[in-house]
Amino acid sequence: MSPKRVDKAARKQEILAAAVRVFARKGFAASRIDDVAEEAGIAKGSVYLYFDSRDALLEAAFSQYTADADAIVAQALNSTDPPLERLALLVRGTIDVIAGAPDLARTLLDLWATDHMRPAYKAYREAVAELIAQIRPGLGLPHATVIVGAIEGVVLQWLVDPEVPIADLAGPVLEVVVEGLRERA
Amino acid sequence: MSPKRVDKAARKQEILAAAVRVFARKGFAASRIDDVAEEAGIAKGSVYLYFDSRDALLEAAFSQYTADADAIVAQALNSTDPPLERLALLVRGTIDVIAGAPDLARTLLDLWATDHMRPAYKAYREAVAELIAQIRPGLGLPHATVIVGAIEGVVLQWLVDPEVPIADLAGPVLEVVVEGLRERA
Amino acid sequence: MSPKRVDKAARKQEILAAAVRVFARKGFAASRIDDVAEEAGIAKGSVYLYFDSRDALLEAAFSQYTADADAIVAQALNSTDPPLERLALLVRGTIDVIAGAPDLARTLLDLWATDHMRPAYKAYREAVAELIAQIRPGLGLPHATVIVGAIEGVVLQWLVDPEVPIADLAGPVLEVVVEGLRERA
Amino acid sequence: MSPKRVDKAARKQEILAAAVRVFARKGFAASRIDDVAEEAGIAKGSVYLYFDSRDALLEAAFSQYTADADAIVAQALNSTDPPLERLALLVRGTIDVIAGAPDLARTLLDLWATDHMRPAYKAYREAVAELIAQIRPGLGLPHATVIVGAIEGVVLQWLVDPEVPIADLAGPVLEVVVEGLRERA
DNA sequence: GATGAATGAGGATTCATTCAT
DNA sequence: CATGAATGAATCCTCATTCAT
Repeated sequence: MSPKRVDKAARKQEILAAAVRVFARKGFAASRIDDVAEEAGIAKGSVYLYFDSRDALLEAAFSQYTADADAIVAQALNSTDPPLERLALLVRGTIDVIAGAPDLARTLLDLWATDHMRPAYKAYREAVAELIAQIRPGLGLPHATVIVGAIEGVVLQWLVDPEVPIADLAGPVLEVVVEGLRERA
Repeated sequence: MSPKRVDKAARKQEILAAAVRVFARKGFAASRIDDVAEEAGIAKGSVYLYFDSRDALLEAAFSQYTADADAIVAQALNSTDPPLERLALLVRGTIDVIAGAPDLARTLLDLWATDHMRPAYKAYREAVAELIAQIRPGLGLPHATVIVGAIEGVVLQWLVDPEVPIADLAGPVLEVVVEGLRERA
Repeated sequence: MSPKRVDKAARKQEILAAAVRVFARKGFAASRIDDVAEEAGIAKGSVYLYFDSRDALLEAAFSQYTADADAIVAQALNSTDPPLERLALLVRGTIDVIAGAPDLARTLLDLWATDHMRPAYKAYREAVAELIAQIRPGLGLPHATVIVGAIEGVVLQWLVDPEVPIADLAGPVLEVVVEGLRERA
Repeated sequence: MSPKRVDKAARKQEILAAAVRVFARKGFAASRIDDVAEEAGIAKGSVYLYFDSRDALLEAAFSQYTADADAIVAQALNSTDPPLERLALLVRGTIDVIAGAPDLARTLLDLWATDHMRPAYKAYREAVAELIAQIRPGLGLPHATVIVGAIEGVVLQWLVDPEVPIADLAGPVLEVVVEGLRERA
């Protein structure tokens, strides 16, 4: 009858955060429910009070990631700043978000192996294509793919090698990309 | 002395190729030794006559991949062409190799989650840094990271979404990158 | 001293009734404490305030069943009616009780798999044997087993297939059995 | 390359027989795959080389049981003997088969709780109804249900209490049933 | 060499029971 | 009394690896 002390949603977040830490450390394939439970400081069975299955945990981690990423794209897309400004916003935003949540970013390695990112990247490319078309006619999806590639490729290298200074790379990405797209004489 | 029906090395290659096809289809985590054996048309136990373990198969797939990739880097690095030429060679070569072996490329998704690519990408970046330093002083590792990122990021998008026209993207990558690095007024 | 809102014993009965409904629906093996609690409209933990364990619930359901059944046998046994009359009473009584409590009857399927019915059936047979010995010398336990079998076998068929019209079968059972035991010329 | 020594089908039968023994001893619900494996003298995992799941094992046991039972019914049904003769055949056949395979019979307790016996008993009743209709007009499904009930009810009692002399009860069943169906003056 | 049956450790999931609130 | 979150033992099933033939 007494109101339960634990906030279900909060506890679910705790477990998810623990799971993300574990996934970041060992990758999803090597992560055991036991590991997640231990990281969260609870019993194995308790994980199942909040998530239906091991896969559901990965799904949730993915959702969290893509929600963040989508927000960045939406923000840049909906801004009224000039195109180059918005491109910069997109690049910096994406890299900042990723660099700011390294554990979550690490799940990207598993996320890429699923179908989850396909629509996200597609939307990402299309948004960028729309942006750069305003910079110079003739720019479109191919160049958008290169830009998205530069961003994600830099992230990829950082995931592969933590010594890559991800936080410092938004600038160089923009330099190359902005110059690369500049109106030719 | 009469050679056995099959050549050991050739049989090993067949199995590895079969494994790569399976890995490409389902990812390494979901690939069973049984699947590989069936794909290779041999019995499960026979796989162990050629590979010590399931992981050894992945290792071998990785080695095959990195050997190809290293050759490209080495070739571009050792060429006597002018720097921009060599950069173009690097970009086109990498993309061509990857696009030409989609199954092998798909193992990249698993390869990235290991430590295997760390030294490869490091060497790659350094080679590119050396190249671009010859194009314009002031260009170095950060910009090299962006260039490698653009290449690998384009590949990544293709792995995530096969509709991305990887084969057509060497051009756009070069356009952006070459312009992006051009001497500023 | 003021009686609590609910009467302990009444609440226990409610839970038991809920349990019997659940057992009837899914069988004991597939019935979860959660199911029983939900059916009873209480929390899972509360079941344990009234029953020591899951098995205790089954025990209680069994006791309820056998109590009813025993009463029938005792009644027929203690009656002063002529033997054939009492036999009819037994047959009709048993079938009526069972047909009147289908959910409880369904627990028979689980009850049979335990040792609980052994003494009950033994007593049942012996009572019937005593009855029929008064009808005709030479009749005894074997024929009693057949009679009990006919009754329980009809019930069994109804449990297996609800379309079997259990309520209409006391008559046919008696016809066969009474004729079957009749004094031969 | 050498032909395997083990006969897959034979091994499957061994495991099934072991499973049936275990089921007979503890009932299906309480039977573990480990128990079956141990009874069969093999490793747990090996059970899965021959049966897809624990349930498949029960299915197989059921099939074996119903196949035997169906054969009896078919035999009695297809015989050209006079009706009473065929009824006797049915009763004796059923009881002999069951008494001859006590372990398998014990699975009846679990079988009844499934839907598997519904069509079998229905067919059984209809076959008997057809038979007895030839004995005396007016006899039909209700009396057939009683007869099948007597047979199965006798078996039930034996399953509940092994001291019930099942093998000796075909006679009494027939006596009661045959007399019970006799033409009335 | 080749086979594929056998093994058994490993890990996901379930659920009866407990107990702090 | 009632609750329902937490527990962790129990058990199914998978599959890499071994090895007798």
